[in-house]
Amino acid sequence: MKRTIYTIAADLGLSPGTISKVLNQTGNVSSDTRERVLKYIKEVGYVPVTSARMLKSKRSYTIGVVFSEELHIGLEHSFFSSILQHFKNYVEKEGYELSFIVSRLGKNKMSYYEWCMNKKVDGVYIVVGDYDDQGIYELASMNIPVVSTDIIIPGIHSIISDNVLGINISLDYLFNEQQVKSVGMITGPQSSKAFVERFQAYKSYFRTHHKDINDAFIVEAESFGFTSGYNAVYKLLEQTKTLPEALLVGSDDIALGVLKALQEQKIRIPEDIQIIGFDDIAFARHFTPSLTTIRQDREAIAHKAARSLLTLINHKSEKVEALTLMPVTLVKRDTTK
Amino acid sequence: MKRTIYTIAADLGLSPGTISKVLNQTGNVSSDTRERVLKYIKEVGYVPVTSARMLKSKRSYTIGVVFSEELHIGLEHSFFSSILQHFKNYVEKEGYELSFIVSRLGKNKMSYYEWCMNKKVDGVYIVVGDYDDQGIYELASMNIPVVSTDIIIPGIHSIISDNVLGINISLDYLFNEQQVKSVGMITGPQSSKAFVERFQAYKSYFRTHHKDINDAFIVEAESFGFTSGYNAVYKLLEQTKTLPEALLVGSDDIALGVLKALQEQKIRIPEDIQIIGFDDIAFARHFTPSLTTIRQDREAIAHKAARSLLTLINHKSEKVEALTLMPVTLVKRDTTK
DNA sequence: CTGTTAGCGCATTCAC
DNA sequence: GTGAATGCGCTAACAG
Repeated sequence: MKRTIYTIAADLGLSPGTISKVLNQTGNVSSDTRERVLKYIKEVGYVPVTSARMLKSKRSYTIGVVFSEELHIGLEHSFFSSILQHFKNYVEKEGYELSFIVSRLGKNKMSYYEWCMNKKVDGVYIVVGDYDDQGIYELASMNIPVVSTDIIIPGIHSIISDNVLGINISLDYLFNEQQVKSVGMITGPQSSKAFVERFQAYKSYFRTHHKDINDAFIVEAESFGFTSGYNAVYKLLEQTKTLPEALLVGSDDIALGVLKALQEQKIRIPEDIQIIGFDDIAFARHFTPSLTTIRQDREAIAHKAARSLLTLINHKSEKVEALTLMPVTLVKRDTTK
Repeated sequence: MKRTIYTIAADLGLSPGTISKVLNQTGNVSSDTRERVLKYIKEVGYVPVTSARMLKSKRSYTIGVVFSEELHIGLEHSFFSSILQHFKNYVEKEGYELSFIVSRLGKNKMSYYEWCMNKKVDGVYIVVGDYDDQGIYELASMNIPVVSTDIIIPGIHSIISDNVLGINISLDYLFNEQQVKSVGMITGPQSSKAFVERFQAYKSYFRTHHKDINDAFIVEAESFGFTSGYNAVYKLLEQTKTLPEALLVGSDDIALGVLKALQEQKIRIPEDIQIIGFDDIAFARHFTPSLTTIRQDREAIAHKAARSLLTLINHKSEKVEALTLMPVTLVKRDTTK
């Protein structure tokens, strides 16, 4: 049977308005009737129709998700999927659903902002964004709660791992504990902010510690994946005859490709060269040799993002710090001594 | 500026009903005014508010997605995420959005069916389902279009890879081309239909070809992941002193764990033992040695599922074949000779 | 504390 | 081929 607040109001001898009130925990209802309504609702399994509620209240209990596909990073990308999954779990507990923001739907195109208006999303979560994507800036300038975990945009609260800390930990470990003399770096494409930060941190560490940077020990991978790491090694080999004693790699995905190429060249890890990655993806542990890496706490990032966004949604006025740096840790495995 | 069909009707000196008609391609409108409306709409970037449309029309242009979390298979699982991504791309082109079906949202619980009613989804796509999940059977029995790509439920159109074919191809290759004498199997947990099918196919191949099955060569992995494959090898080693010449593994995730354990035991691949996996996940190619495996065409599966579901949605009466078997292929790499 | 009422923005009869 | 009226199910403001 089809139920509306009218039918259940009739069944209980109440008025629809009262039912609405207990549903929304607004207005005054005697705890007596509230109990009665709640009990009956549970009994018959009534759930309010979302669209009607949205139409009236301007709220949708839905969070729009930007998961950029420009970069060809789809849901397959385990790092971001994992963050999204944790985020989803968290907000669902608070009664929010997720909806992917798309700019083309069938025939009509619309901006992110238009989409948000039409779906009446309560907030937006940018999981993976593209700096060239104008839609994001437009979003940031409108009065709608937004958080991001990948890119930093003025006006948007971002939660990102402390890249500088990660690089510093790695370098300290290599230079001080391992007494390594030289450390090169294979960075990811500098179109991505995270890779830029990590590379900058690497350079400024050398500067601060009065060490010389050997440009021959530095390679920028052409892309994000395994293959680009693999190729980067051959580029490195062209640049220098003698390898550095250790190598920092911009991401685990790339690092695993690096390992493969190194093994192919019969270069022993960690004896001849030590490797430290970044991210701690699932496979980092499984690869042979298992990868020493900087671990990003995906769950902590996702939950922090969720909490911040919900705060913004519920107290629009309240300022949430514009940038939250999440701590990272060094996970020592077999690619370092 | 806020636009509704009323404002644009006023702007054009028409009535809201007319606007609605051209938007929905229903009723009679002179091609002249239709053009005019369409042009103006594009110009000002108007898009109808979803919730209002849903409320009245009973359609949402939304597809509910069941992505079971009971099995702890989240979005991180690359195989299913990949299928979902392809599915998403396809249906978005046709103007549909995705929405995850959840059974608990904040405080209130609801069945899949209730959720579908409230969101007024046009159809449901079961990416990963659990046979113990009663909600799925309820869905199947209701009059709502459903397709699945993981499990087979009476009344639901399923698109799945031809597991039997995959196993037969593998075994033919091993026995005939490689002239192998014995083939063992490490299967996945038999709670999953796909693993059951693959294991059954293995057994019936032996039966049909009058070969004896050596039970000592068979191990059921305890779970879906890398680690369970790793452990399975040690279980196998306990069961038999002499290994089979080849091993079929229920999935690539498990197979990679198998490789790791084998390498650890200094068992040479493919010299001492050949391995064939199933799925062809991204890492199968990257692992050392790269994994020979049965490739499932994820994109083809997703697109077929999308097409079938859209057909069901648009022609509810039309019967779509209840089960579609998708072809698989053997990808030869370094774990076979 | 509870009931009544007026829209929210659109789709769908009907008349015209 | 076009336009006015009605209602989808709910919320919010107000009246009782």
